[in-house]
Amino acid sequence: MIEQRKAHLEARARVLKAMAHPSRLFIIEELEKEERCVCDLTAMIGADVSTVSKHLSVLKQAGIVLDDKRGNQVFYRLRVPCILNFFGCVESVLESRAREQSAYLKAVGK
Amino acid sequence: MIEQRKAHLEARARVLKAMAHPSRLFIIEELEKEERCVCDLTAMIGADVSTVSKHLSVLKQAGIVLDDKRGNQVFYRLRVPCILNFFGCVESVLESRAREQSAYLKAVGK
DNA sequence: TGGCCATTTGGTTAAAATGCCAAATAGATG
DNA sequence: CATCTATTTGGCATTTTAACCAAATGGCCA
Repeated sequence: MIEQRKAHLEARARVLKAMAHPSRLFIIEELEKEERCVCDLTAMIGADVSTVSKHLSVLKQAGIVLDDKRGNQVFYRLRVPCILNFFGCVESVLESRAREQSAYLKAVGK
Repeated sequence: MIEQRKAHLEARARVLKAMAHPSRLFIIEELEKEERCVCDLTAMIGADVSTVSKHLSVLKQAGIVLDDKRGNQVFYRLRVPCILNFFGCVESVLESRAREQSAYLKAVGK
């Protein structure tokens, strides 16, 4: 594999890896609507604050979100606005599998 | 977090996680062009066959690829054809960071 | 300043991912 | 049938992730 291509694939993989967690996807979806402080997100997710803070740190590290400290709160927002669109294909994968499974169930008469 | 939404986020996360590895992204890109046997992919990636086989198994498990045994070879192809399109946003994230970093370098006179 | 609030960081533990080797499996072929 | 090739599976060592608790940090306000 060519070195430059490898580097590019690694960069992409890092972004995907950062997104590949239910809580982090939740955060991304919420930030699509509006910016949020850590406390809001923590309440919505229902995990320890430190856990949520670390998820946010992963997203920030990957360049997916930006943070903005105001008073004693920190507000997060998406760096790039296209994430919803981004999921078209993930959904296609899920739907494709769902269709196949329901066809199977039908075939075995369930 | 609502139970149904949680399940949906978990399903999405599983797909993303399956994609979030350089070798698996490489496989996806190659399969976009044409189907490939394990031996081809192994040669291109340059890892142990068993390693590549396990990567393929991850992608299959996630519903991203399909396999087809012909003779003593197994050919893999994408289950869903939209992956290239899927990367528009990942690229946006990468470009956004790149722009920011180069602006920084410029600012400090490098 | 002292204390409160929001957030981050460090530490620990458990679980999952990665990669290789070796062995098992399945098909093709002499 | 013996054997070769392609692929998968099992086992193992190492690394990475994830979650919580506890402690540290930073800003606000009495």
